[in-house]
Amino acid sequence: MAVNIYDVAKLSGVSIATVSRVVNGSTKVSEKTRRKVLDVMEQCGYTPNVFARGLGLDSMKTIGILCPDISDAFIAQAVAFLEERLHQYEYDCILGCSGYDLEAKETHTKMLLSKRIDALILVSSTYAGRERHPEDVEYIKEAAKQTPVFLINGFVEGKNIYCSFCDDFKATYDVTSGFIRRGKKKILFLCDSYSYSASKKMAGYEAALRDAGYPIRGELKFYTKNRIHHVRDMLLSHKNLEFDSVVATDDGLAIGALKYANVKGLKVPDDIEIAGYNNSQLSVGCEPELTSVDNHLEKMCNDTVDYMLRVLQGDTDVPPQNEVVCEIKKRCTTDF
Amino acid sequence: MAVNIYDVAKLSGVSIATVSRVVNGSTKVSEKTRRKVLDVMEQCGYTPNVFARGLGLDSMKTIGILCPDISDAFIAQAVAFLEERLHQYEYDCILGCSGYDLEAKETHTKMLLSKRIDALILVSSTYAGRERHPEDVEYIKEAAKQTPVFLINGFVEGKNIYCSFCDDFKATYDVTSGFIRRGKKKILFLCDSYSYSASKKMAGYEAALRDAGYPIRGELKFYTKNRIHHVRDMLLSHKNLEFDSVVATDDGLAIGALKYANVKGLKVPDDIEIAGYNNSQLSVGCEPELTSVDNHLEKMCNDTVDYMLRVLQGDTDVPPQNEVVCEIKKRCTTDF
DNA sequence: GTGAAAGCGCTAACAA
DNA sequence: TTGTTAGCGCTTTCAC
Repeated sequence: MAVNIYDVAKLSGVSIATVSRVVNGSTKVSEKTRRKVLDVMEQCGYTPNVFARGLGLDSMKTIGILCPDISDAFIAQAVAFLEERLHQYEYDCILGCSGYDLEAKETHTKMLLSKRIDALILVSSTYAGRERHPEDVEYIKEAAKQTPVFLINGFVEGKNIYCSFCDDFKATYDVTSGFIRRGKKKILFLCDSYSYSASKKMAGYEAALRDAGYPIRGELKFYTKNRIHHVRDMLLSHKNLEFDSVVATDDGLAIGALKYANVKGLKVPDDIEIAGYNNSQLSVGCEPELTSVDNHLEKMCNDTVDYMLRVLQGDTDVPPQNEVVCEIKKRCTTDF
Repeated sequence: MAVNIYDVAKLSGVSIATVSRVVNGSTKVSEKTRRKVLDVMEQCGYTPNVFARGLGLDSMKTIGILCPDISDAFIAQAVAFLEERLHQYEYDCILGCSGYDLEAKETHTKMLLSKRIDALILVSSTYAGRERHPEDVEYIKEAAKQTPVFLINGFVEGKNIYCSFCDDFKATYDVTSGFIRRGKKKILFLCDSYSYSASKKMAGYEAALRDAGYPIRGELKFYTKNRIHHVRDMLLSHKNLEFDSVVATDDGLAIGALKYANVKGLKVPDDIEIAGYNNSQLSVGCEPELTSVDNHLEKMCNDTVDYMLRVLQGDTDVPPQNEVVCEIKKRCTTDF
């Protein structure tokens, strides 16, 4: 069996209290004793038992990260940023992938909480639930009673809940307004969920139309699965559908529209202009490369970790909301 | 503070041992007592303290997953498969992202081990180290003394180490042979690492050339960073380089070559044929869509979890190596 | 500056 | 079927 604190104490000729002090960097240890203990620890490769320590401190320096699907490029990128930062501060990450259904979100959250995580980070606006459906986020408020909860790219109001999100409304408003300015008349809106962020994007799209005196036409708003070929085929199947530009809430959807344009023989951006979202490799892997909204995910993630550290240190002045600005990466437009 | 086993025992009018039995589903409890205890637990929202349990059992049902970079599509997909399966068996995942440098791999591994994980899963062939550099994998063998180690898409020989990988040699051999059969003369090889799997891919490429009586030309083998524009620019910068087909070890590299072809005005696949690897969304998002090797990642992951469960149950007959066959997804070739 | 000892909440061996 | 009790390895208070 592994060597424990008693072994080290015995070999060093001190008590376990002193060993504990050395391990935890207490100043109340003479330099000589500290050296001796450190030596012994080195010698026998002592590693403190995290379970025992957890029992005493009620913490294992572990953060729960819950996401719907880690194979999603945007989410994976977020988790990468989070893990890097958390690791710097010696926190470990327990990762859960819940999918998009409420029940699974709830059970995953429970499972993470049962591990006595120090904080819970929810990645993706899907956790913000649907508008006017408070029951969608009940489990989050419940979780927040036990541990601070941090939401990335979403907003839930509540005690001990902290949210970082980006200005999706403005980004989509700007993209849509750009289309209008360039003379586009029939602007398609493509989205793949009814999440908090999708709502903001749609609101931005509609506001731009409204401000330009355009009608908001329901048949130009599509909800569809985020799979390239699926989007293409869905668009092709609507024979009478006409549009001269596309505002997509994800690059995958935009690529689907691009595929549609290819099949129809439409030139991008002259015949049809397409904008994506999330600024992923996909928007750069196609031809022509697509304009895409960069929502500064890294900043959202870093801010979140910073806030988390402050909350865990007892700081009571941490802002419950944090908005990051988006940036439109222009790659393909008729504008000059 | 939270309610503990003593509270439940008191409220139920039984001993903590009985409560423990109920919690752990022991059969040696009368139906009446069990009901009573369950009721009380429900009533006061009792959750066993995992740290205390961990201390006693020396396990928290937690699996360490280490990967170089979760924002890599292939790796993220692997982690998604792993997490799903592990969650089914009520294991939690601690995720670490180590990057590609040896030292960081070592410290990350140590950190995971210090959490007393039940098993360690290494995702990516980068952990298999370089050929003829046993020091690259010393820390893995060391880790395997403490906990079973599972490697995905790589191979390391050693006690308590179990590896799943795919037949990269054959896949690349077949892709290359296809090019040769279709009359390609100058086949470029593009890779982004010196990993175990990259070696196998290069070996397959070279074997195909050799078997066809072609020379193996060093100037046709490129090691480059896996960024689309970087690959394109790198290829463009080699003014005198000539090639009529590309074998890439990742879709990102293949897309880079595709961008190069676009700039040069070369038609794909007629003027130049390009094959990618990993069958990602990238290979489908471009135009034309690229042929790509599907290495059946899901099977590798599922097999790994199955083996892990068996090892943890004390099964001594678990195969130390597991090879999965690859499949070439033909999307773009002059072949008929 | 150091040590003794009381928990932390649970599991499991042993008694009853 | 149920209860008693001795750990599991560490942190921390209180003496010295």
